[in-house]
Amino acid sequence: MKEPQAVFSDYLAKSNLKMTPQRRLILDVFLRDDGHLASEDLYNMVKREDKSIGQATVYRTLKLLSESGLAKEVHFGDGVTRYERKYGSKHHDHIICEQCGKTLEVMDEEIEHLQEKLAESHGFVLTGHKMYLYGLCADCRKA
Amino acid sequence: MKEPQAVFSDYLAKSNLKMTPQRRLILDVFLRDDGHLASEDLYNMVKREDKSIGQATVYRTLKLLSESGLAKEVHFGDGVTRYERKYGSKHHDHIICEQCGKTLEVMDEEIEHLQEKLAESHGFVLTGHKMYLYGLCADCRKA
DNA sequence: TTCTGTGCAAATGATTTGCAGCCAG
DNA sequence: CTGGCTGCAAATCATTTGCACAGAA
Repeated sequence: MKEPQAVFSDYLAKSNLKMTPQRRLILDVFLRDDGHLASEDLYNMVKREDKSIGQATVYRTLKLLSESGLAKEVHFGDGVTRYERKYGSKHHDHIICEQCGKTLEVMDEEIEHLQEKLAESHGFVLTGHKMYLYGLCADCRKA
Repeated sequence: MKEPQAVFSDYLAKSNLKMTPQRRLILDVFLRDDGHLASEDLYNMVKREDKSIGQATVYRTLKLLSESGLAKEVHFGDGVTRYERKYGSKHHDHIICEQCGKTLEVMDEEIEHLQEKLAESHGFVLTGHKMYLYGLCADCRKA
């Protein structure tokens, strides 16, 4: 798999943006951590290695990391946006039309994340899951 | 099932809080709506029937409705907290320990809600679902 | 050189809180 | 009566934005 740094560089180039020491540092520090970091957490960590960095830069860079696919926004319920590392996953679940049997592959990062939290709250460490959604597709509802 | 108004009264009494015309009105207007209301939305709706109501009161009352079990907080990704009606549902899913086979019944309102959103985003109307979480329970991880 | 990036501080937007008077129990 | 409410405005908190200068490409 391509290096995260390369992914980021590519994304920046593709978007006519520039690689800077600040962005490089923020990415490195971000990658070092597992779990979910609030922008401010990351800001504090980064500041240890570069006193001059600005809080706004961390906010701006996290948004870029999200867009580049390297980070994923996570929203708990406090007003704080957190970010976690995102890997090139190909996992998906299914939604099935009860009428015509049509099946779609679907995937929702937030559900995945909440499943983990749910398991956690019951003392489990989640290793996998199956989820099937049943419903009526647009076509069958028209008919 | 007990009337929502009664549920709220009971909750207030139990918590040494008082029923007031404002709270009654906010609850009534809230119950009238399906979907997810931001505090400000509800504030605007309520204000039509009581010009003198304060925004803070709506915030405070929505929190109480949440605590009383009548409303459920919903967090999308914009910085706004929304609320939806909550019903006494008995539906649940399962989490299974891959090691010892122990099974727990679990339930997460937010997952349920997101499943609906996910189905919706694919043009489906959700009629049901099955979800199985697999993991390791606390005991088996210790062993 | 030419934009884009950065730090800073001010601005925003949602939600909370302090306060003085009001009112349900 | 009395302690919980209410509306209002000021205060918070996370995040965004304007700006002048700095530095990648």
